[in-house]
Amino acid sequence: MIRLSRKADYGLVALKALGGLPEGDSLSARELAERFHLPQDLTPKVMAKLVTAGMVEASMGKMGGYRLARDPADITVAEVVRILDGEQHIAPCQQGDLMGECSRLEGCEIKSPLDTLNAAVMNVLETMTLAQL
Amino acid sequence: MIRLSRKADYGLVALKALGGLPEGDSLSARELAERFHLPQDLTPKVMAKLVTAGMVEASMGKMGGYRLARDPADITVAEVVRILDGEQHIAPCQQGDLMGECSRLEGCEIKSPLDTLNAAVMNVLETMTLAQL
DNA sequence: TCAAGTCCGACCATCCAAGTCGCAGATTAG
DNA sequence: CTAATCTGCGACTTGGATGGTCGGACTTGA
Repeated sequence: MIRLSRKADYGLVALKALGGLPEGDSLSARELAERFHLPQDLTPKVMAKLVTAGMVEASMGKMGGYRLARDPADITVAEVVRILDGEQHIAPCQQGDLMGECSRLEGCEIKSPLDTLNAAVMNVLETMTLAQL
Repeated sequence: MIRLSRKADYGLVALKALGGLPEGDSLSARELAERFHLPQDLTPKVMAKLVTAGMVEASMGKMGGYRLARDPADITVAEVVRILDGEQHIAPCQQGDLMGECSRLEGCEIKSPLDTLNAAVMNVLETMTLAQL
């Protein structure tokens, strides 16, 4: 099943905060953690992933901090989840290159319904943007 | 965020299998595990939870096994998730009895959007029944 | 220049779910 | 009655996620 971890929560909270900032302003990891009760030492790590993904820009030095690099209306929840929780392998059967063999196993026939469920959940996450939160 | 564990997967697969059974038939934990590649020793535990929840009936002894106790069209995915993954505390702020104080914290104001997201996901799970899988 | 404040990366500790093992209780086949 | 087979229940091990610590690099302001 799709795995939605806590890091996704932190990331969404932080992104939402950055999205509500005036143009040019930025927030440091410490400020984000204090204001929104995120784990002090985990916040920089979450932000770092968002930076390397190109969703957030970071400026170093005193007066440094993070600011959103893209339009909040263009950022989907699914994208954030993918960045922070890793790629969601919806069909674990397809590990390796033996897809043909896999499809004949009895187990996979009953697992396809789970894919339907996953698709439905992912559809919600794909549809919802940061601006809509 | 909502936590969807692997046990929910196993439970749904097993329930789906039981739902497709002729009236009066049953499947043992070993059979379920072998046919659908579920962990051998974990399957009885998952089923036990479903039994105590009244969703599945178990008969002991030789020739024993599990059979569905309710109509598949009346079992929602959300209910299965609640049974196997525990109650989803959508608002972790409400721990303790100081709800009034909590609502004044700055962090909770930004967390309410996450509730919207949770509600959207839960809505999908509430809507989808076992029969629809 | 210097000091303060920030991001960045690697490493270690802790916690919890996943999975395993073993034994007791219950029921049926022979 | 006996043996086989199943569920039921607890304790144990393990692996991944979570959270914390430390040192290094960079930028700003005095």
